[in-house]
Amino acid sequence: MPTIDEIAKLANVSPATVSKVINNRSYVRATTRARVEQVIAETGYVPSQRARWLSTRRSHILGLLIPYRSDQIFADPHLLEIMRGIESVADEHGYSLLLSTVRTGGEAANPMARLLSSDVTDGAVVVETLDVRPETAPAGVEKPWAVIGYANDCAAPAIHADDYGGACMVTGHLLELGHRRIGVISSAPRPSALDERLRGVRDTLRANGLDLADPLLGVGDFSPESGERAALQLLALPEPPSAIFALNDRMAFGALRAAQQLGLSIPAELSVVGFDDISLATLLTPALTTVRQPGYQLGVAAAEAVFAILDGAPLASPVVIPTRLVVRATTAPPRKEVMDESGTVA
Amino acid sequence: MPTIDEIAKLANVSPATVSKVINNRSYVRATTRARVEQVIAETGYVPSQRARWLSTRRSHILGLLIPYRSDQIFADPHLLEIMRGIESVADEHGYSLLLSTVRTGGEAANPMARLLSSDVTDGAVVVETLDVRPETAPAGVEKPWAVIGYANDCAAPAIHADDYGGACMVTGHLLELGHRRIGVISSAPRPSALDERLRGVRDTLRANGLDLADPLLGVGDFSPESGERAALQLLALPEPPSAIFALNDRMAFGALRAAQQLGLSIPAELSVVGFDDISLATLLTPALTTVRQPGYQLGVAAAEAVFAILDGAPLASPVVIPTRLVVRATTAPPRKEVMDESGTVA
DNA sequence: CTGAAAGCGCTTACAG
DNA sequence: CTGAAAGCGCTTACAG
Repeated sequence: MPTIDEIAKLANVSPATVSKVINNRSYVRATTRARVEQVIAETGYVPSQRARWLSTRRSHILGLLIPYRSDQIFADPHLLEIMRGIESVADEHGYSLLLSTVRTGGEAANPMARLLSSDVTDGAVVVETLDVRPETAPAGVEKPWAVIGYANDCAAPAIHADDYGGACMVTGHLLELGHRRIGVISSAPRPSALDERLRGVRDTLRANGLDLADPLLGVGDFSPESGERAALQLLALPEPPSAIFALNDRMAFGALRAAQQLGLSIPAELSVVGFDDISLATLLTPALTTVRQPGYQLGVAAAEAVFAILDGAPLASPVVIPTRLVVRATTAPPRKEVMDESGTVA
Repeated sequence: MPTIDEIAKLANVSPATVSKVINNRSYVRATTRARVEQVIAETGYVPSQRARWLSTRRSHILGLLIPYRSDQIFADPHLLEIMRGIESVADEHGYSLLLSTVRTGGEAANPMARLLSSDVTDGAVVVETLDVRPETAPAGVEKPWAVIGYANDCAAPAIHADDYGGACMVTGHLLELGHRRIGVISSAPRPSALDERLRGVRDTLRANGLDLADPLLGVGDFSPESGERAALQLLALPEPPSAIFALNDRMAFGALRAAQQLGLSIPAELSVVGFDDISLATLLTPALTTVRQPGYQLGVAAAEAVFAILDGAPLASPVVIPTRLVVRATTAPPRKEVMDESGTVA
């Protein structure tokens, strides 16, 4: 690959002029431009990005910190939706995406700090999790960045879905159907989003004079298998729940399997609700009632926040993306006996 | 962020010495090293990757050309498996992944050429599709790259699954069960992988004295919806097939839905087979019989091929990753009447 | 063990 | 409209 100097020599101009031609900067005489362009075409010259970055300070690369190990990333459709949103905005701006995952070896210590202090990317989006706390970002970050998730004491804008509201809607929906014993499958420890969802459940129950009894709070790890285990435990309770709200869709699928194993028909004998509305939710039979959490929009909003700062016009933070209850085929009123019983309880 | 010169000044040494400390190169007196390291720690200095790349010529970035629009990428679990494999090997080597997608605006002309001639990445993996033909790669590519898919007249190593063998196994399995009218859902136009699968079907049928009649060759576009439509057409035939082989899992899901719509019980009244074995395949009820195409291993092999060239020890090409028939719950012998009928036919 | 100098391949004011 | 010169922030032989 020739360099700009060689092109200059071949075209009988200075490197500065070649640079002007390449970048359409300032005036260049038409004939000169033509000559340079010809040489470029003939040689197949492509300017070195690396050299360019050093002088312009723009790499046109957006960093994305995915604080999961790769086998988790690609298994989580919701995360993929987020990536899709980010990718789409980055693409519009002519940016490429650089994936940073948590390194297995070496200084896994603080991948966020590494991403934010490296000069490879012009900006970054960080997905908040238990392991990656936006609050721990180094002080003098020089590039724009945004957080997908909850970031309280943090200079970067935060974008998250209305987890609290979504959970309130689910709980309200189940109460309205007549459910009084509602099981919940959460995780431990809980990332902020699940905290919010659980808070939504508790507040809504309380507002209706009910409470989330400890045994009704199951624990999983986001995977379908863990949801299945947790659901089996809940359903083995002396007084099993008539409805299970799994705090993500994949665990809800597990709950569905558990019910199938026990021969419980859905939704007649057990209602199940998820959270996320991943595309799989509609493919299953029966189709899952869940909360639509628009991952795509989260990604879009986060990327836009970064570009807004880059353009000197920061947006207001936090951005809360609304969620929406999608009632499909896994929720129904509880069986008669349960209704009667709960009638007395309530 | 300070530069290497400032660090040098503060530590009372030359920039060259700071560089040696940073890179553990050649000998530096212990006390000098300590002094420099202290200054680095105090200032929080992080060397500029951009500058480094320009002198070392290694960016530690691996390019990945995904020739789909972003909404397709993230909807295809098989592609995600591939990415996961690539990511994992890249990670081992301390490399990050740069995603190149087909740009919507601008010079969508030849994203492959752009990726291969840019100096941003040290190497690249290209996913072959109808739109991205490895054969059209520019002549003097200076960086190592590998193709996932079929690449005939091409310098780069190619890695693909044994599509042909997988399809042969499926067809053999269905024939063994007693099926004689087998419908196939393909796409048009067909990428190389589907060509191979279809060839496998045809060869196996022929070896058994049968043929794939034109009306039995349905056409979809990889999506579940298209699979559903194609299956409905096949099943509306005067002599409908007793088994449908969808050339990817997502279309197989569509076929399953079509059967459900028509009230056909699976597998008693219709056998369905897919290809890919995406994780969803086991979650559905009944679980899908399909061909395991190890996307993860494809990604691993492709990334390893790139690093092998980078290390000066190219691997043999093409690499064919074996496929495996996974018989689950969507295949069974055809209904009696059909068997009898076919008995006469065969 | 340490440093001065040249170089990586561009861009950017500044003259002309 | 065009070019000489300096600079982006490192690394790499080469002296010492």
